[in-house]
Amino acid sequence: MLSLTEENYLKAIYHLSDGGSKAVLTNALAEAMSTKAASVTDMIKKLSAKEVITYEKYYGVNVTSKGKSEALMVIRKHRLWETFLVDKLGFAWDEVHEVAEQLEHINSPRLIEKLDEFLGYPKVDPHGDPIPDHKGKIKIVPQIPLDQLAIGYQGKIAAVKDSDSNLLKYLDKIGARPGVKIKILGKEDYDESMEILIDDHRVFISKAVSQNILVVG
Amino acid sequence: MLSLTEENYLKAIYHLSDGGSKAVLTNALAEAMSTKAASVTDMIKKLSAKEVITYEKYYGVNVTSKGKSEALMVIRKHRLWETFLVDKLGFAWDEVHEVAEQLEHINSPRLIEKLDEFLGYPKVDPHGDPIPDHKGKIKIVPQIPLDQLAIGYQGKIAAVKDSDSNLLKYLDKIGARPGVKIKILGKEDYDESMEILIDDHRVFISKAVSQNILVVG
DNA sequence: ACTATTTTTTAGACTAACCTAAAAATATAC
DNA sequence: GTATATTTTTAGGTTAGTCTAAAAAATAGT
Ligand SMILES: [Mn+2]
Ligand SMILES: [Mn+2]
Ligand SMILES: [Mn+2]
Ligand SMILES: [Mn+2]
Repeated sequence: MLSLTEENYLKAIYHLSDGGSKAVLTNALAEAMSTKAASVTDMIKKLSAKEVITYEKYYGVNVTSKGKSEALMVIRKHRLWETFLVDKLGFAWDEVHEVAEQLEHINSPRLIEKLDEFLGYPKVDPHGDPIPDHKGKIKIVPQIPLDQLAIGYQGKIAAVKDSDSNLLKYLDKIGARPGVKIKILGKEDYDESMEILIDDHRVFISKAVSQNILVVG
Repeated sequence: MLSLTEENYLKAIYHLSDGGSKAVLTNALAEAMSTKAASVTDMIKKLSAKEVITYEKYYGVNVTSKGKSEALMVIRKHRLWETFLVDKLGFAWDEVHEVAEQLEHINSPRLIEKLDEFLGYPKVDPHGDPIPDHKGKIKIVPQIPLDQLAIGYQGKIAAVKDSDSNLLKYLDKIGARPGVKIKILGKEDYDESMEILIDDHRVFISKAVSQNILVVG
């Protein structure tokens, strides 16, 4: 049994560790949780006592396999609720993250299975992020931020970062949605801004934007 | 801004005061909240500081008009979520109360308006309880517990008490649902058990059951 | 290798929500 | 109207989660 706060810490650790593949440092977690390092140290002791992370003093924390599956369940709930809000209630994709941050903590296995069924077992959420199944299994497709690719790249938008509402509104305006074709036409060395083709439509974007567009090769 | 715990206390006060029409005593509230009188005294000081109740030492609390509208919003959310769970997700009516106790604390005015629209602006929840509208207005139809009526009474089931899952399963089995015709055929003085007609179907029920069936005249 | 800087942990304190035990106020009984 | 019983409040303490300031460990610079 994790408290709401513990669930939020665990989820942040899971994301910062890239799905459990590397250690997370105290300050990085403090930054992500908008709190102080001292509070983080307190919390990681608790999470470590509950065996969802391992903790080596001064060297950061690692997620255990128990921790991974608990984090994935919270992520599953978050993404299913986002899908519900967009597909069924008509929310825009920039309006759902904050509400899903609350809904992801509702504790009812039956509710989440019924919701999944009601939504038709969606594979990705409105931002293109994969939804873990009821066993916590998640299809990881390697996603590359657009700013790391060169002129001539051609592919499809897989997902976009979902926590900044203004970014999402802008991406929506230029038509940058998951599944849409994309091509890099030009790249400026000085500021890494780009000229791209989105669904056969020319757009100039800064690095601040290209960083948040994730594509598949 | 009320905390989750404060919302639960306020809702309990609202119900115990019959919608704000009488004072609520400390012990009654402690009983309802499954807590101790000392904890209640602490909490009512906080609620009183937030001006959702008035508090006179040793004489109980009363809900203010601000408190009433806040309580009604929580009740609105509770009943809309119950309706969602039954109508859209296929829950049975005895399975929804506990989940709605969690969902009623999700804070997003837009969510609740969209949900109301999605459900087609329902007037009552699955148990027959009226759903306050977005302004907190609620249609109060005087409801009488069946055990308070005499032989010969004839009318319609308005609502049933919703927090006991076993009661609801039983009521469902005998066909006692909101909207169904009901008639009292006989009543035993000794234990106040009854023979009734539910939708032209004869059933014997104890007082424990008839207390929880609410009818309109 | 030693000092300076950065990172992390510890120490001590605060608030919300809860508890038990004791004191105070109110209600009841004769 | 005084004594007893009941109800409510106060006093003091606990846990979860947070904070600031100080101490300790690790890292970097020369
Ligand atoms: Mn999100
Ligand atoms: Mn998302
Ligand atoms: Mn209910
Ligand atoms: Mn109900």
